[in-house]
Amino acid sequence: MANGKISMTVIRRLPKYHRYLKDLLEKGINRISSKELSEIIGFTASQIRQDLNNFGGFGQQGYGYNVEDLYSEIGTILGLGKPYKTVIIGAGNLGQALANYNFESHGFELVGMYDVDEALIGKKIKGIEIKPSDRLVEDCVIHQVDIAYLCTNRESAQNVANALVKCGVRAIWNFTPVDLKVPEETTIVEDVHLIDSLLTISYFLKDH
Amino acid sequence: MANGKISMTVIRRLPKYHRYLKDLLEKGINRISSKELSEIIGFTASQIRQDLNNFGGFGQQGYGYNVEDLYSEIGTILGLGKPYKTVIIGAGNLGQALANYNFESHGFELVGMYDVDEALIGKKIKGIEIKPSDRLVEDCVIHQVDIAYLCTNRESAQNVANALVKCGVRAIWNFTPVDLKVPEETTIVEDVHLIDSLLTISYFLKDH
DNA sequence: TAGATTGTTAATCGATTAACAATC
DNA sequence: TAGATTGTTAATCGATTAACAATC
Repeated sequence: MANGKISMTVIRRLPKYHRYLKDLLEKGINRISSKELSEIIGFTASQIRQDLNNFGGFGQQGYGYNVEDLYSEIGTILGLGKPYKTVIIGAGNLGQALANYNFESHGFELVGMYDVDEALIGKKIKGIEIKPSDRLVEDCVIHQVDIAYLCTNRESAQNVANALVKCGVRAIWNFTPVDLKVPEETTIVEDVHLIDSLLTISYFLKDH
Repeated sequence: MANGKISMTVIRRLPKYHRYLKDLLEKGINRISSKELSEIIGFTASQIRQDLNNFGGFGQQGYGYNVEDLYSEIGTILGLGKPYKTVIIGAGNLGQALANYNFESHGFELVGMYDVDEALIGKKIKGIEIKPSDRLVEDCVIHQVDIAYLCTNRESAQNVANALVKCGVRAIWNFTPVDLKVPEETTIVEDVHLIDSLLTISYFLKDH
């Protein structure tokens, strides 16, 4: 698996390969050519072969790819199987929704939920008790948290991010509408800017 | 505003321009050059000028751009100000979270929420009563719904999408992990594939 | 007017597609 | 073996960056 500098466009396609290969596996299909995969996933066969060859020669001439092997390889490339510890900051509807997603099945273990709202503190979601936000830093250090799901309001976002950086959390999944400033050597930010996504819809709808 | 075939990469940057210009406006800054904007938004000055010139000459040589005008122009390009009618399908935590977002302020009016869960039906969120899913099609036709926020489970996603297409809903904001098949002439799909986003984080974390 | 900064063309860079020799 | 399909190189396409004349 020759790493190096894989381009972001390739990396963002990997989860889609992973999803489709899982579907194929569940359907009992154990062999697929880049051409066949192309027809169901919507990338060109050429692109599929190029993408996969960034990581190694997973196929076999004249045969194609073994679905189970490829699924497993891409899982490894994506770092699945590794256990990650996660926390949710901001335990409103969105935070609770994320807690209820089945991310554990992919190796993302939820170890804490935090909020400033007294009305939420003490409530249990999936066995995790919502704690006051001033417990966040301490807990992140103790549990060695890897990923924080940031679901606070706009105003708190950057301050919480600063605290997360300080206590060694390596990634922030950012659901706030703020572009966080963090040191890129230590911390990854993955944005889910819902409003940007919705405005893109608006753009395409506007002239009928 | 010379439309035509603006590339997707440009379109996806527009909401970010819109956000930053709003910030500038609120800070009372009423003039900005592409170079200054470049420093705060993180695109190159050249790219900013190229992007904006897809839609018209909004600047002035020797001066730069008027923040208020540019903000307003980009809002128009994004189709803001126009009223859109929206529904939420799947009124669990995520659906409720979306209902509580302040999308109305951007012109997205919520007119209905639907679920199959008897325990949720009748509950009111922001004045909207959750109704049984079999009322969806009828309501979409009556209200002429523009956008559906799809928050069902994986299994129902494609069936609901088919129904939405049939009753004239023009866009689906897709929060399910399914790649929906819809006729591209009539219906836009905007995906928010949370698991893909999380796996991207995992990719970058995997080798420390 | 002189200085600043756009709008726009040209150059570069990167990503996708096409082609085909290698080989299972 | 003959047929199929990969891995990989070359060609194309599109997006970003650089440069600069136009002009406020």
